[in-house]
Amino acid sequence: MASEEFASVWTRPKRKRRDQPALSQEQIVAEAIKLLDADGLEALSMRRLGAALGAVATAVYWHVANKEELMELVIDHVYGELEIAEISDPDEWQQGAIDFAHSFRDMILRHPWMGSTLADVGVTYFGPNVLHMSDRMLALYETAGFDLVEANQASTAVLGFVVGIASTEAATLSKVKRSGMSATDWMTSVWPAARQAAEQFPRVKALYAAHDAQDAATNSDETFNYGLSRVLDGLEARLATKR
Amino acid sequence: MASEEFASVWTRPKRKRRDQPALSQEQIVAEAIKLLDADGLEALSMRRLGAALGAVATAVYWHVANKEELMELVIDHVYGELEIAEISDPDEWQQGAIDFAHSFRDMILRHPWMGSTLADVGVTYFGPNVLHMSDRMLALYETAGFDLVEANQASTAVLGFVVGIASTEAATLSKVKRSGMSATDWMTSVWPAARQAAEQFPRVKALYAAHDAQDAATNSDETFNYGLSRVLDGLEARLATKR
DNA sequence: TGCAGTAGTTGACCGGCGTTCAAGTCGCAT
DNA sequence: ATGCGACTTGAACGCCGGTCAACTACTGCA
Repeated sequence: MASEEFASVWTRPKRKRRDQPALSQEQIVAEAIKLLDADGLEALSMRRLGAALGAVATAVYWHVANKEELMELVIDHVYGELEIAEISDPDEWQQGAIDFAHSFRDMILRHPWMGSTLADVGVTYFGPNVLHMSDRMLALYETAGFDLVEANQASTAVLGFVVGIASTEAATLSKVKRSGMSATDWMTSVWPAARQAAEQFPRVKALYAAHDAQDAATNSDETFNYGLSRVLDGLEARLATKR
Repeated sequence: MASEEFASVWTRPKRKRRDQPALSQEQIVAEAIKLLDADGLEALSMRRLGAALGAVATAVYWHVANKEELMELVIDHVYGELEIAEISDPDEWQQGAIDFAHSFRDMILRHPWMGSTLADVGVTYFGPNVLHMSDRMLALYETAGFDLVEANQASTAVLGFVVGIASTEAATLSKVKRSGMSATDWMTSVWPAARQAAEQFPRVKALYAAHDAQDAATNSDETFNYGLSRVLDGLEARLATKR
């Protein structure tokens, strides 16, 4: 009775153990992403991850084979944040592609470490979210009017552009974060070195002169949109030849 | 005389020490690239690098502040392999851009570890070779008919595409190399898993069905050229509006 | 009721990493 | 001859990813 109840209070947390173990793969992945977002790629170690989960590093290895597999899970999880419209009207394909491109870029800028990691993904990760996005992308470009094989080439082209640009942006973002400065402070601190290094290269120099430290940070949106427009224009022109 | 000559033979290697010390920055960078090409990114450690140079890890630190600086030097050195034509005829700009894109892609495929590293470069490395290439690229796009600011956007777009695509290709290349198999053997070994994972994604599945393991490896040239053509088409269209 | 089995966790340990630092070695200029 | 400065070394620090044998707390079966 009393002692029984007392005992049950005592044993309850221990009961929990079996029903819901202290660690789970989902929890681990979520915590890893939290660490990565907070402190960047090199800050994620199995020890820190374990500690952040209130456990010890080796406990993580029960749920995840090794760090590489963990990163694969992490990547797939982050892919789950992407949004891509389902369209049926071919005329909407450009807007769909634009939205997806921005969704992807925003995802990378939210998780700058993804920039460095993404280059390692290649065609060899087969997580469900990755494949789901691939499928939806193919659908979008098929609706636009490409046959399957060309839809693959087209979506690869756009995605390549997005990854290339956004990764570069993310690299800068990461450096700023690591410096501990504000974005503009960092920019102003780097600016003199940049201008001095560019001294012997007339066009780079002129380009720097055209901007100042202030708006150099601001242009990145414009540059991304400019490139994206050109790529989509090129694809649209190609579509025109098929109608 | 005889003894003097003898002595000079003996002392010469010691003399050398001052004239040309055992290690030099150039030598270190060259050896680092050799190691990276041979065994990939994670195989480059300061200890191994030292050993490969017939010295001890810490000796390297006299010539190079730390590993990050070493990588910066390495990247700039590799940039030196790039070729970009100097053109004067605006009509030649597309061929110039195509050649440079291929030069860049080939460079990444020669040094697959560059794919992973490049995302970290961003706008914040100011090595002479990097800046030189930027300058030449700007020149190319200016000759094509873009003003400086738009030339920057245009070249960034193309380079973003190239980096994004080639890094992904390089990632696969690295994995193949690490597996120790031949490219086709590796492909055939991964293929079943790929097809099974794609089972629930009709378009990805159909895409896999359209190719077989064999030519999946071969398409990458085509895919690169397809995307590049679209990007350049988009830029050409943009140029047309300015004439 | 008790006992075997097992999912989950731990701590000790391995070899290797980047980096620091005091201690050397060696040739040159004074 | 000596000391200085350009290099190189070896020992050490704290961290890393990963393995493994033990332990814990629970379940299912006899």
